[in-house]
Amino acid sequence: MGLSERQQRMYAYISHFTVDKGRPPTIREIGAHVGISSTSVVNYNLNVLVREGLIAREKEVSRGLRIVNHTGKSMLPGIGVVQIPLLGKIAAGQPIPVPEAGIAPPDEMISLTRDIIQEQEGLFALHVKGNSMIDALINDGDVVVMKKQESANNGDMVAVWLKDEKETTLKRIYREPKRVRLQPMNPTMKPLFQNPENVEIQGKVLLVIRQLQKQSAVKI
Amino acid sequence: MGLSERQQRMYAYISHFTVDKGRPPTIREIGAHVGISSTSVVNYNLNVLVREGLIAREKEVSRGLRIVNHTGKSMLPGIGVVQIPLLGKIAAGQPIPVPEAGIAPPDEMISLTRDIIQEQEGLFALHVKGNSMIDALINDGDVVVMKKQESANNGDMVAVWLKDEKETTLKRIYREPKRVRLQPMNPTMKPLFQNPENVEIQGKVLLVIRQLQKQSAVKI
DNA sequence: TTATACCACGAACGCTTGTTCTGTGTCAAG
DNA sequence: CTTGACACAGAACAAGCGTTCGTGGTATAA
Repeated sequence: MGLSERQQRMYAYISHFTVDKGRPPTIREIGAHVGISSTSVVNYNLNVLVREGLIAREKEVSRGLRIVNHTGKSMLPGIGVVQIPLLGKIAAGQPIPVPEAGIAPPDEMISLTRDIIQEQEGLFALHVKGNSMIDALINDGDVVVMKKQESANNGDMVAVWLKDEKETTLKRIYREPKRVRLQPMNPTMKPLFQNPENVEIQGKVLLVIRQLQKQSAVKI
Repeated sequence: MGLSERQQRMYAYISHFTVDKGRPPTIREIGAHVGISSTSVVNYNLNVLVREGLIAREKEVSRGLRIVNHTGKSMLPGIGVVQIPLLGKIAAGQPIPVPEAGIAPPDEMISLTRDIIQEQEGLFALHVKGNSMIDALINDGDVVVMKKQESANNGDMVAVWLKDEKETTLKRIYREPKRVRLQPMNPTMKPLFQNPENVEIQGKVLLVIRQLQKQSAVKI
């Protein structure tokens, strides 16, 4: 079942208006733009758009419209974007910079969509420096997005500070009797066993991003 | 001039609400959340936020709020969001699904910000299936974003189909006299040399995304 | 013809929501 | 002490806004 030309214009207008103004339009605003004098007609066609799965409506709420895709997820660019502070670098030989709860103004923010990162609180991002985390399948230049926390679930990928070794490492963590097993991401590599007193969890790794577009050179 | 704790909570609430619901909150919704019974007090504090340059208001418009940055530009509706079709899986033993220029309706779209991906044309995304690309530092479950192309620059990370081996692999590619060098991402691994006739470039890898949030289990 | 969707118009109702006005209490400057 | 800026509460008004109801025109099928 297709859309009428009028319904298509309504949909386009809702999209543009929402992105442009930062809020959805009202029924009367839609009507004025597509040339409908009656609010009930707009209402009628909006319900058609809902039936087609293009928008969602909230009842009895002003501007209670939103653009959705067929899975019901909010789709409009900009709605599901999270800003994460890029705090600095992470390297094997030094503690990672953790976010000061307060007002440390980050040099840089990185925007990520909700498609990629679900959580929002306590997130920060770090550039990986050096090749020391190859065993975690993490390379020089990668960006890791972490959540600050001092504990973790078994199997979580965490950044730990090994006190004796004075070293940061990224591993999956498993609590075992009297010891902690630090399992490299690379399944071909052997786990590392540590005394629980020696490991200090810095945060949980939620996301690894690798961009491969910094080369120039010749066509082959 | 700083913000009061109440004003900070108002600002945070407006941000979260707008992102979450796709529309800004009303004055009364703000008041209810931060514990202000009077709409005039909310109005008063909103004007403070305007004076501080954190939000912009439109007069006599319902939900006429928006988060702005200090340049006055709307900040939440990030302009730079790219939608990329998630076409399927990539595995060692089979050719990768390439996007039909036409109408192949993608099951799923993935939204990425311009912070992460700069290009826009000819992009598609694939789920990595299996552990065969560990040597490219790519794991089971990762998502790779590729650009469809048949040629590549030296040093590009490409997906190649090895005809004789009937195998897909992700490597950095270098043209050398009479042969092609396929260099694993992992610097500890040896390169692979191939006859140019045997390699068929499927596309260039621009981005690798790894999400690590699919485990449950016990607190340690 | 009648029936039945489908699409449209106008009007009215009532809750929603931004705005404004009056009043109160606090605190530092004069 | 007085003054004025600041922060807040409560109430009332008017416009904004979603909803509903009655009506009518135009197709297509029975």
